[in-house]
Amino acid sequence: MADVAQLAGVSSQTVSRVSNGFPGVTEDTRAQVLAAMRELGYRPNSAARALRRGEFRTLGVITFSLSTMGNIRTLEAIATSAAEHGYAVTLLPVAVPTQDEVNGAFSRLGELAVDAVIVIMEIHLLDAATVSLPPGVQVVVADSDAGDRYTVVDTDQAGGARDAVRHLLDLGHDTVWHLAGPEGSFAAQRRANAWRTTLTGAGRTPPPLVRGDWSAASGYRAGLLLADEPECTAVFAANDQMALGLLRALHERGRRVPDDISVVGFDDIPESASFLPPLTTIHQDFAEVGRLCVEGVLSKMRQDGVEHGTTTLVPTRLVRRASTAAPRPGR
Amino acid sequence: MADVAQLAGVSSQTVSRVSNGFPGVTEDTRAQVLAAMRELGYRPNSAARALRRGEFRTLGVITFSLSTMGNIRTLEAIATSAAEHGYAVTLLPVAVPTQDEVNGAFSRLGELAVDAVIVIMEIHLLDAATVSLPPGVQVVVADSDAGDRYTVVDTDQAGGARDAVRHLLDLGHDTVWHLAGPEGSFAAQRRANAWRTTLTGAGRTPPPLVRGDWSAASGYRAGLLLADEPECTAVFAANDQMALGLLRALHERGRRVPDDISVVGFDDIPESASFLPPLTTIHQDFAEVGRLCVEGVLSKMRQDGVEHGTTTLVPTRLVRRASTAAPRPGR
DNA sequence: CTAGGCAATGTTTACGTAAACATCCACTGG
DNA sequence: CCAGTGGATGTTTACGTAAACATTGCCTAG
Repeated sequence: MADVAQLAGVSSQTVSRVSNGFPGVTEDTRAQVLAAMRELGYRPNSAARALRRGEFRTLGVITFSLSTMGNIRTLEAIATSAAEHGYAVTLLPVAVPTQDEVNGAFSRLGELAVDAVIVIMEIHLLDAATVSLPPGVQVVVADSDAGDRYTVVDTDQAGGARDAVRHLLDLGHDTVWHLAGPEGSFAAQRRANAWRTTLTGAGRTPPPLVRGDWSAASGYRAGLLLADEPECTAVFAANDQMALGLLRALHERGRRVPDDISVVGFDDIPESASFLPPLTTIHQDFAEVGRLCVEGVLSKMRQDGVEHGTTTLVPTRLVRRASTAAPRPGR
Repeated sequence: MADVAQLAGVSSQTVSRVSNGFPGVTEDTRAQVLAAMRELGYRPNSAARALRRGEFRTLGVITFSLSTMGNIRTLEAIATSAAEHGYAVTLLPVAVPTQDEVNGAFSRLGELAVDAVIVIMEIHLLDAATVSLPPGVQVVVADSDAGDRYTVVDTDQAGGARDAVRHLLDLGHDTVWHLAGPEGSFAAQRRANAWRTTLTGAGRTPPPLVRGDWSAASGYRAGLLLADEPECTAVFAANDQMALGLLRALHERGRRVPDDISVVGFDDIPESASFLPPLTTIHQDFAEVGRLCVEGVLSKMRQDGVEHGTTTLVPTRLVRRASTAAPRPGR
């Protein structure tokens, strides 16, 4: 910076003003400084800048692996949205979702150059962890059910599940079976709860719940069971991958979709439009979730307010494809 | 830090030594300092540290959206591997893969707190861009064909494609059709080239090449064409998504897989084991690619050497599933 | 014509850390 | 008993930036 100042014949402070786009610099001076910057290939040193300003213009994102498409899309939206606000995004992968690992990530975070944190993770892993965060670092949680301890942004899981079940009931099915996600997952839990209450709310009896682990393989195993249930004409799978495995099992067992059984998924992954048959599913707006995470955390930073427990739900949308139809009147 | 020093009754330099695990501090003193740190909730300021040390312990990753599973898995491996080396990872999303956008990302990078850069991107977008990088910032490129200008780590695309084609020939197919990725992609290009040379090398005539855009929808369209080719008994799709669309089209047209037509994919995405039928495909080791990217860039930083053009290929593995079989003798 | 005001620019300083150098002290060997 | 040695700790300084304050000089109103 001193070199630039000397070359341009001004003080370093003027260089700083130009570099930060501050007013109070003549057009001529500004041009001269810019020319000197270019000539010397000057780049502001972000470490010094951060030290002086007391902020890094960086958000940390903690996520338990990038295994699910939803987390990835959310992450991408976070990165894009952060960039629009002039913030960079630093990734903190957590290899295994154990309390120890999460604690480790948080303590690494403490030494990291980060102004705020977005956590994409089930909340129960978080509870004991936040204590080790430096004071003043705000946290927003996605993909979780945080109650009043954190600010949360998430897809409206319950609303989506309700729409899925209603869609099948509207088509004329007596009841809807549910292929749920793993017990430990709040998303799975909320989808299952909404499935149950929607059914009972409509005066139907919920069939026994079938459980998978989000993977297509588990959906396949579940499908082999469901294929043998003669009463089953409609299934709501808690995600598209399990729906994929389900479709394969039903096909192998000679149960036609949607003629014999209708299937609805959740997520609307890009591939689901090409399943056999194309999958009716609940579309999640991950981009919006990511955007709201960033805006939420930035606004928390600005206000410095400590309002806890705001929860923002992002609505879903039912995408109708060929995997659902009215039950055959014959049966 | 000064507070900690005072509380522990030592100088700030001793605190620094403890904080960095340097030798030359008595066990007693160290314990006292650590106690003071805990009591005051001291965290080293990473901005000041970076300023003083001249390094950020951070790697930048530039990638054109996280749209493909491969990029995502590579990114994840990079983040994990970087963490093991004590480095953080900062994400630089590029919204649209235009020269302007890439240039923008690189110039933002210039002001970013980053010691080195890993680029997950087709190389041709890179050519004009690197000039704006600060000197001394090393670059490693993944998912690309960079010749001698950059250090490259990538999957052995050609080897994988060769294995796919040979597998089909070994099963007894006369020739193999190819559903290629978009023209702009080097990965697609290399897979297509290897397909062609493997066929001609085995004395077969390559059928006309069919082109998709990586998406399942494009695979579906291509499948509708291929279903009408009576000569076609084996298809090598350049990725699993297109193979998925292909399977749907063939199924709709009544061509059975693998009885009438064998299909091989590329990538081995998690879902491919649950396709109808489960897909034979080429498994890519993205984790290894990511790991090698990190190691490569770190070793380049250490040596400060300017050896250009090292290319490391990560081998693939053929995963045999139900979508391939010998051609029916009848026909 | 001059005081006052304001815009443009310069000077000083502090941010938190760690390298380089300085100091202190206990112990060893002659 | 003393010089020498080396380990433990303290002191000084610089990293690059930007806020706060200081200075300059020009313009305008009275």
